[in-house]
Amino acid sequence: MSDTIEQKCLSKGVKLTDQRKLIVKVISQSKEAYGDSDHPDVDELYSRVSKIDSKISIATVYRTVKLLEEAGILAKHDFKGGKARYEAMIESHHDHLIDVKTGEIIEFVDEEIEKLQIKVAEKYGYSLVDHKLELYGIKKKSQ
Amino acid sequence: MSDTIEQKCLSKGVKLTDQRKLIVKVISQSKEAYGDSDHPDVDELYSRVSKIDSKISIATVYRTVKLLEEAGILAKHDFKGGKARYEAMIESHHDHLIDVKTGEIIEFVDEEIEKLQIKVAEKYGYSLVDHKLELYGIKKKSQ
DNA sequence: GTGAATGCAAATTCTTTGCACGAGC
DNA sequence: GCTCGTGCAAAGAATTTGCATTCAC
Repeated sequence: MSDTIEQKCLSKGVKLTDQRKLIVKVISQSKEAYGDSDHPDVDELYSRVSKIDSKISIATVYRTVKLLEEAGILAKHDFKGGKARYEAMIESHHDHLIDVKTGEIIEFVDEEIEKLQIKVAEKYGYSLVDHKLELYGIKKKSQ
Repeated sequence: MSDTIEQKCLSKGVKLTDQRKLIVKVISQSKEAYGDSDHPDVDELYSRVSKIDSKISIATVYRTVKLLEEAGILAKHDFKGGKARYEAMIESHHDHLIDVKTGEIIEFVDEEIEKLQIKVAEKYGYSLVDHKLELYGIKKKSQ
């Protein structure tokens, strides 16, 4: 039911070169290999793909993530910290809860918030095409 | 009831030099002069203050907005587009609805969403310390 | 072959910093 | 005189780009 990134590229006419395949592979494995909290930046992606193909250039990584983002295949996040971070777009949209102390990222979905967002946009005469919700929190002592 | 930025600086021990006063003044007038949609980036602030004092340095603008942000006096936003943008912190928190075509920014508050955010954080064992909600929309044809 | 993708390094853009000078107490 | 802020220019970090080469069809 859920297309792989490779399949999405094909269906959107994004040509898959060897380098792109590798980058796509690394991104696809991101959560499995590093957990849901994994939202690598370009440097991190570059270092992961470099381990497999050391000849790949960081310019290619930049170009590829940009391409994939524009094709709607990757989501780009500008969390606090300056560098853009990426993750595969998946059907089920989710938002992020970020631990301000550890940097850990928890993904969540809240249907009610989603609905309210649409309502707010409509209230101002807009159709919602995208949104970004980030919660920053501190872990409570377990009680 | 609502302190001016200058007052906040005094109460937080931020020394106000002539340059800082000028920057603060320009930020304070931002919404009045340019509308609620005004969220200037450093370049824009620099160009506004330069018109009044052409000797001011952009480094000072960068240093000042950083200082004020750390003092909790300014809010820094990383909207899409790469450059950080600023606005005065006001008591009443608000979020942003951004017109993806025109770049216009509408500020809104939705108490229900605010409450749900806290609930979500709590659900995962966190206290919410900050959040960011941006809606991106397209204006509907008036009906 | 031709057009697109890559690698490399240089260029850009945004932001920070080192340092000498200047302002205020 | 000391401390802190400022201006300037240089340094940094993140990202993009020009160009010659390479790759895929």
